[in-house]
Amino acid sequence: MPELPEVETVRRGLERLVVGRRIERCRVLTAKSFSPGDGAVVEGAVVTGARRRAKLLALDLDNGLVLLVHLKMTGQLVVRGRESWGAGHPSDSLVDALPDRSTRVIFDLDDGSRLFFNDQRKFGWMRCLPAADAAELEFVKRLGPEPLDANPWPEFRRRARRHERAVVKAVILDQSVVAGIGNIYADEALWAARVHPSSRVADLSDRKLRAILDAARAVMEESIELGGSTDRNYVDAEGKRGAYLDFAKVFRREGQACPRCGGAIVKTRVAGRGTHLCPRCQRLRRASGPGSA
DNA sequence: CACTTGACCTGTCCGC
DNA sequence: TGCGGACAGGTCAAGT
Repeated sequence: MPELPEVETVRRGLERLVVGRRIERCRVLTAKSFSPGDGAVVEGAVVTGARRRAKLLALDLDNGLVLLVHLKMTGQLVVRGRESWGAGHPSDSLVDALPDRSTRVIFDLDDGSRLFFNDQRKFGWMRCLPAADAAELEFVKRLGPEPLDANPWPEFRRRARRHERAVVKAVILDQSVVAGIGNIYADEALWAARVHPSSRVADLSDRKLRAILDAARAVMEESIELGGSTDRNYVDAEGKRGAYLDFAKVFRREGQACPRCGGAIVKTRVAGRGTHLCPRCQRLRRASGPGSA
């Protein structure tokens, strides 16, 4: 669901629709979705920037605070203009009238629009804290390199090589190894690099590791151009779905033909996650012991 | 310490 | 039709 391309798409929408706006009112409907418990800390503040690090969004405020947002699995940030919250929602929006039963926080902005934080499963969170403290959060400090930055390879290699015995899919999903990859793009990148998700890092050459990183960059760049992936819940800041899954090669395509070799795509379980691959072009090779299918 | 599994939640889908 | 259970996936906590 929201992985790097989806979060980046939301960020761009917020930059356009929310940056420059003053927050007049902030209502917290679900206490665990927002800390501190009272939305008053952001009232009166102007949003000065919308940034992203990994899957984490940051809205900079002019009162010295920053509002961090993690959408986790089902979080949405949707902006509605004065004319379209309530019943008359835009026809191209996947989201009906707001607020709805999964709305957790509502921000009233000074142009009459509203920003809704929706989150069906309540895994996501908003956290308001001094800007200087945000960079010191343990989760933030441990994050690996941004895959779309200029040269993430040396740092990615160094960090991935700390986990020689782990399966490669678990390693590229580890945000402290490389930031922003989730289940969809992990499967797509491993397919593009022709690497079996259950391969041990120790059995992969640097060349293969680099192919995985390059593939992850390529699929995520393509996805951003298409507005991200919508499986069920993800929408951008205007409530619209993303088109990337229409172009995905393996994700949610079990039983279909591999576009590269024609073999059947299978769904299995790797590192505790649903995993899609083509067993014919992503063969599992072990440096020691007999190979197996 | 490296690595894997379970918990957090809610809605949906599948089989009986 | 109703109901139990598996499943979805990001991250942290607890387990091996």
